[in-house]
Amino acid sequence: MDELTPRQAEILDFILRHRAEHGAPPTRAEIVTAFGFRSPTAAEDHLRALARKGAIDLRAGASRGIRVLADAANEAMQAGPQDRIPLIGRVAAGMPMLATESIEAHYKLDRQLFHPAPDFLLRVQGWSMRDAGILPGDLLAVKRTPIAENGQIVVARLGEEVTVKRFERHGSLVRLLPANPDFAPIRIDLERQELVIEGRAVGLIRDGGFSLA
Amino acid sequence: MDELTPRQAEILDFILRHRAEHGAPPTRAEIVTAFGFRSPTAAEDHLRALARKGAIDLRAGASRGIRVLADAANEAMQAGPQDRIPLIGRVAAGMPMLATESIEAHYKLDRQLFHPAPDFLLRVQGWSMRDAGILPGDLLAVKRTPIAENGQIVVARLGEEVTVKRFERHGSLVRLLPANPDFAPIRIDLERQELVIEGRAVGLIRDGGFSLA
DNA sequence: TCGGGCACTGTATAAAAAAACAGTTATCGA
DNA sequence: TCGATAACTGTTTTTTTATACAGTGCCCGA
Repeated sequence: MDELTPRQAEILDFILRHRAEHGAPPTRAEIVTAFGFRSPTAAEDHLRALARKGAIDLRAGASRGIRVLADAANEAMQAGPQDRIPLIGRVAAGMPMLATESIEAHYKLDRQLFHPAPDFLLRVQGWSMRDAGILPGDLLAVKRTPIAENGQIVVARLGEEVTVKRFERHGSLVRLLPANPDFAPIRIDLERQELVIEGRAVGLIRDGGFSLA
Repeated sequence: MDELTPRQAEILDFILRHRAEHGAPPTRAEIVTAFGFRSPTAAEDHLRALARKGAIDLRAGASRGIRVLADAANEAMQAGPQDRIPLIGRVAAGMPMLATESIEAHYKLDRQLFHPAPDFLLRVQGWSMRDAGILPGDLLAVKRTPIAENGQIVVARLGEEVTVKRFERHGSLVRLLPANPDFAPIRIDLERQELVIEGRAVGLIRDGGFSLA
């Protein structure tokens, strides 16, 4: 979609608000009234511009034949916070996981797909969890929780590093186990080193046809 | 909202589908065409009945002045077919993949999460694709397509069996390769045996904390 | 300085759409 | 068996709506 002028964005916003309120898009005449124009052509011109830029679709001949295209609607609305789950990109040192700066994108999906419901997605790097079916590029669905049970796969932070591993604790000794014999387990003594559990893996999403695996 | 007759529910459903497809509710004439009526009054009467029962709101004088009230929309839609992706359960012999009988559930998720957009989800059985990170219980996102390129992971049907394997073809000889040394490749000569490619794997969803892997 | 996009005015008209009026047939409960 | 509701046909009228045509003024980049 091409960039809209401020005026065009106002028109698009009005169309969305009208549709939300009345269940149907406005007519040219209704746009004219709302903006105080004195000519239907003003509205017509704006609609043509919006259609040309790919924000809407005009159905010739049909009354209220304005279809707001999906991405235009998304950009205009910051969209409901519900049902949108953030994808965490590079996690800056010392910064909380869900800091706005770290959020790379938002994906719309049903959190109920996973149990328990995840709080964010994390892109997997490296092959260390290969044998658990967790591959580089996968999106790991993570439930925020500071505690973990033995055997669970956790997102842990060790200093500046964020890592995904299987969790195992005996007393104050924690082992973060990879699922790949080519990688070595990480041992931490909680009395000497700090370990932050950022959350627990509750699911996984992979985009890709696997054709290069 | 009062109880709707089956016919009235059909009309309401059409209004919702029309709105989803065209961005605006239908006119009386469009309802007439869709249902094969010979008089606009048939549509008018239905709309009046729906309004009286509280399913919709009619704006007098306005074209397409039909507002579907929130609870009516919820009851009528098992939610719009859009954004909902079917999960295929046991696939009956000889039945098309997307037959209503095979659909076990619908999940709400953004198809744009995967590229290309998938048509359905399939629950993975067995460990034969383990080394491709595809584990039993995973939901495989599948794009319907009858053709496959070498190296792609496909959903294929061999007689009554549906299987997920990596595709490789040379001439009329097809090999369906597992991603696990414990399983043997399947060889098919297209001139002797029939092979139906149901689709191509475009993504994967896993629900579970991996705690038992 | 020329053309194009932007943001409008003003007028006109054909087509689309709502909505009224007058009926028919059938079902169902009081 | 009466009246209400449902589900329609057929016709007409008025209003709404889209859309074409002819302009104006402004700004911007080539």
